[in-house]
Amino acid sequence: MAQKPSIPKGTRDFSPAEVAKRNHIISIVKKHFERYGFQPIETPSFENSETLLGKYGEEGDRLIFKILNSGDFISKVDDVTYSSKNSNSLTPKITEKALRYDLTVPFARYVVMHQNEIDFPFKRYQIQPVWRADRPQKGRFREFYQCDADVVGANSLLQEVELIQLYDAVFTELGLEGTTIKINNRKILYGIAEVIGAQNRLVDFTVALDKLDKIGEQAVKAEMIKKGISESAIAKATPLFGMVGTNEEKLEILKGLLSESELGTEGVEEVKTILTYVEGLGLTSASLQLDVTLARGLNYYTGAIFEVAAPATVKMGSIGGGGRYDDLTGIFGLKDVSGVGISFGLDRIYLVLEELGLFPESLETSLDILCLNFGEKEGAAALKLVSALRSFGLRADLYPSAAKVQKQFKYADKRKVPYVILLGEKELNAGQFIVKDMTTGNQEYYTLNNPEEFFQTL
RNA sequence: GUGGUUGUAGCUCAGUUGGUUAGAGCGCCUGAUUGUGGUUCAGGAGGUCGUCGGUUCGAGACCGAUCUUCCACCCCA
Repeated sequence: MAQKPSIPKGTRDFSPAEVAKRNHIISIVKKHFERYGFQPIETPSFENSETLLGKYGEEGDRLIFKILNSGDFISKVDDVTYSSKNSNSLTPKITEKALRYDLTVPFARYVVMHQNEIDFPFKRYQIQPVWRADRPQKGRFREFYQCDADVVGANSLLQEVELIQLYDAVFTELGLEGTTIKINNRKILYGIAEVIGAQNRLVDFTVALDKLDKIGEQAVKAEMIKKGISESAIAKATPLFGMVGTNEEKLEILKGLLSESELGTEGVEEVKTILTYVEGLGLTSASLQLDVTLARGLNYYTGAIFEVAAPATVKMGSIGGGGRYDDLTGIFGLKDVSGVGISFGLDRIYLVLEELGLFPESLETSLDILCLNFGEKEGAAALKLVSALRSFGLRADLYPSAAKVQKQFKYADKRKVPYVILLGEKELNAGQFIVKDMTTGNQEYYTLNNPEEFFQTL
């Protein structure tokens, strides 16, 4: 090797052990998605630029990976644009495709394109990588997996209730105790902005409010002033900052505060309904918490907003999020289709489970039985034995060459194989094979004609 | 995108004010042990010190650029 190879910033290789752990999470997520009636779809890793651009705000556009056109693309650019050296005007002329930034927008595109084939309400799930040209940090990558479940064509708040249950079911089976599902409603945020007279600064207001638990009341107020929100408006919003207590108590405060806002009152009612349902059904490992400061950046949410926080002992950003969007397909020309969905952050959940030691030990075993190789004749017999074991559903393998027994044992040890089979000349002549239990060191004889006898002992 | 931080063997890290041949632990390979792993003992391999350039008689160390890591913003899974 002339020079050491490398991979791009924010990307990762996954070893067999890491893939096993990732698959463990994926299989549980998938199982519960299907249990709740979701069907899988997949979409291309790249879309036409116009499908993605403008859907995530200005910041989002900057983070979208653009794909250079094929062929002699630069000669097709007019001289004025070319010599302007302006990226913003040049980029659209030399890139027509872009890597997907999330799974929700491609899904909306999918729904619109296939609206005549889809049976509504449509519940789909999707587990695929997405790409963002972000600066990497812990738990932040430029290529990462999202696991999304969305329902479109169903307005009922029961969907929100089910999605909360789904979160709880997945985290429970992963063994992750103490997650907090935070819930809020865009209508409440709008109502607050309306009541305090800052509806034209809704986004700035919510983005600042979202930082409350991170930077504190004073800093949030300072940011609001900087964004042009009046002091009198902020003063009216002050009750929000110190809002503590149970979900019911918070709802009462909000109800009073938003009594003059029709939309705000609607939002309060929606949250109340969802909370009541969930309370009736109960959650196993997660707790549901109303959090008025929860804003989430994505602008397309119109109703409920969710975010899942890892257990407080782990320092990690949100491990999931979602919400209701009433008009996502509208941007692609299909009006009046309401959607609601949630997303699991696979890579972050992985880091949390790793930190808490919650991956099952059984994932370390990638092979149940290794049969040692003692030579040509013995190997042939061993191959037959291995085939029989495989037919029982065991993960069995024959060491490929008649290397030193010591070396073969060492290999078995490294691979954490629980059983090793010895089938040498002696055993072959006696029609037997030896099974060594690698944890206890015990060895047992079995007959070659009846490998099932060994299988029954497992 | 802004500001900072990091990079020495496969891994975790030492390396003094710039000065001979860059070290340790773990791991790896070989042997003790030609049919028994995890323990032990002996020996061995492996580094153009992230990369490129500069300062200097001399650079792992100083300077610049670049890539990478992590962190705080921005934003977000």
